[in-house]
Amino acid sequence: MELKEAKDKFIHTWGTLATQWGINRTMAQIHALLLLSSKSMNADEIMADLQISRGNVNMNLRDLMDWGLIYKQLLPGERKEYFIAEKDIWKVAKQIAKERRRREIGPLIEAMEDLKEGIQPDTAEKEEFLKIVNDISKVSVFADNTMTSLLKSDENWLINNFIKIFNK
Amino acid sequence: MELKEAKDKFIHTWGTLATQWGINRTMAQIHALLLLSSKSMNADEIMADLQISRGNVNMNLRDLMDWGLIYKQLLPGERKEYFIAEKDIWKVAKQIAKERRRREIGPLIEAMEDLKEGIQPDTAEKEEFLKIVNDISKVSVFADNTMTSLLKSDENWLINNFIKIFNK
DNA sequence: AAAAACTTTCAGAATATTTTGAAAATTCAA
DNA sequence: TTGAATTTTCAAAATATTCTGAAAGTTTTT
Repeated sequence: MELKEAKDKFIHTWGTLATQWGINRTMAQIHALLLLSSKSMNADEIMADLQISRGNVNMNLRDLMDWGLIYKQLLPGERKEYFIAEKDIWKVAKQIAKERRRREIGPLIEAMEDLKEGIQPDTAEKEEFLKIVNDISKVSVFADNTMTSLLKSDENWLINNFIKIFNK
Repeated sequence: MELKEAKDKFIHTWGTLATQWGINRTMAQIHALLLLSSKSMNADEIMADLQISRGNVNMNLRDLMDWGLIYKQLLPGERKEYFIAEKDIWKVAKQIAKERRRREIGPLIEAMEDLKEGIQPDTAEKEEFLKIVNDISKVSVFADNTMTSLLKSDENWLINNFIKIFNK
């Protein structure tokens, strides 16, 4: 079956790419599976579909909720918990970008601030060191602000498309 | 010694953060060491400084050169190869962003194109699938273009700072 | 051409991350 | 309550990644 094949390829590809960008394979595969599923799924269905253990499913569903990529759905008359993915890909991308900003840029800014505080620029050597720390600090604050701007409102999509066009 | 301590903390922190964003610890530590070093260093010096093997040093120096973060320097009268880091942090950030765009977004765009080609929208199910693939395609092309715009010229730094200010 | 100085490679070892699955905890219906 | 259904936890096992170090490869000097 052609569609089934394409869906499997999608799930597999999503999982492989995810490892490239620091997200674990199974989490990405569960996400892909839910993205493609028109109805919400429970843990047993996901286990059967991806052939993975209950513990693994549970843990990664939790992480996906932390990332804001899936939602828990309680179906009336059902004991089991069901999960459904955010289908608006623009929202998905925003969530991922937001989370990565938090994880990747935040700690960097903090670490540089800590280093700045510990050192006084009383020798040339120390000044040199502080120059680098300060530069990294500036660039990471800039990156953080840029991300925030891009994410703050969907209007920025438009603004940036303009910038893109003007730079062509 | 206070500065030595701060430098060690910098190297250690850089290494830890790097794992968070998909780069290996040793590569980041070598990069940090070279960033802080006013003169270029050879493999033996790096081995001694970070207490790691020759093979490890060699491999990661190679990767750092691939990333465009360090340069090889041949000193007159010296047999050994010396390495020096790019000190302009804005350039460093651009290089990292460029490389990550290439590694993270490129393959995603390709994968979605492949999936699109394999499926005809002749059933509702297939249309639904193609909708998702197309949306991901669009968002990733957008992300790619945005990155490219940001990197293309340093003027974009200014433009984005304006955007940032206007959004405050 | 041989030897010395240095760099690269890569199989196996060490380390780190992910996964399993069964036990413990929780929730809910009766 | 009790107990069946379901979810969560976590130590041990499986897997994946990184690192080592010695052997092989290169380049330069003599």
